[in-house]
Amino acid sequence: MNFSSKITDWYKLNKRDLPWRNNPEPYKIWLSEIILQQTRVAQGLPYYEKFFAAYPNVKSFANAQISDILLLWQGLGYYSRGRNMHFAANQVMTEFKGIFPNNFKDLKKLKGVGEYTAAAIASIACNESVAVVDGNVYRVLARYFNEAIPIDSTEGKKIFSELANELVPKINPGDHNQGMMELGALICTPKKPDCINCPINSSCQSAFSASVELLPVKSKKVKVKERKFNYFHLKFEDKIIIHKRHGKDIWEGLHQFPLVEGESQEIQNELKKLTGLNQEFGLTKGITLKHILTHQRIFADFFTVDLTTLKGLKSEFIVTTLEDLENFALPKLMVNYIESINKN
DNA sequence: AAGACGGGGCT
DNA sequence: AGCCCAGTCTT
Repeated sequence: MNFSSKITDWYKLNKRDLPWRNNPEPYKIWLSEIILQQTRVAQGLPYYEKFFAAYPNVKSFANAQISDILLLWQGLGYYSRGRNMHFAANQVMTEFKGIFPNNFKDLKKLKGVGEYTAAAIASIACNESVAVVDGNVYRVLARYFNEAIPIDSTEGKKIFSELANELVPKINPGDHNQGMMELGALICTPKKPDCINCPINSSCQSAFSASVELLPVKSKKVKVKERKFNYFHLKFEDKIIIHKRHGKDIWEGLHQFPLVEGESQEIQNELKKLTGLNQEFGLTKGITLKHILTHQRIFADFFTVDLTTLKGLKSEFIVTTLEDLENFALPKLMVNYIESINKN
């Protein structure tokens, strides 16, 4: 039996029952694949359910407000995915007359759809014979061929893409691709792979060996930046103040308390300058939260302030209430703070 | 080619 | 603490 048959047969017997796997169509696969980028199935699954219920087709997604999309996306991370999906849905409506693209070449024109996602949609929903190469596939191939070239190098990406495309069959490419990924997720795991139950262990170059956990090889190390945030929980009667983040930084489009970044000695003045409020603030130091991101470690001090007036408040700030915050997309750090004060 | 972009789970 | 996850875009 050839490689692809082993993968596909194993997949049919062992695949997980996931909602986008019955009646695959481009829109559903697109939605699931974007959500699952750099995201485990267990984490992404409830988001897929929420989004598919709210937006059952590309037209409803295109007509949605970006604020509502980000609100649904809250807590999933990499929020540019949600913004790009909104843009892409409108591309489908205008550039493709409302019909979701059904081939690799056109799919790649959509914002947020790269090599991997275009191949996934094309093969799973459109039966096009093109290989997906995600983190799972890198791992399966690196081990199967005992290939130690770094997967995050330009040459490595090329090598693994060529290997993957030599293996993908003309018939049922979607089952083959999903089988490769499912194998990586369930059997050929990063730690302690289950070689004994692997359908391709007889021809795998590193099965059962000490080298298997050393593959695949990555060359780059992530650099972690430390940041200090001073957040101000401003209170006026039952009102609080937030604003929307923008610019090239984390959490673009999400809302937060007024923020002064850095180890400021002049917090009072910084806060006046930031908000336009001109009064003496009675600052009370509240809790400190540490928030870990892939590239950043954020130490956030939260201060509470009782305001005597909102006079002078700059227009970019939104006056709302703690209860009404559920209608704004918030970074997890803000959510963690709200949870912590509600407990006490 | 390198850096930026979240959050969660597992070791 | 470190690594990884159905990656893509920007610089």
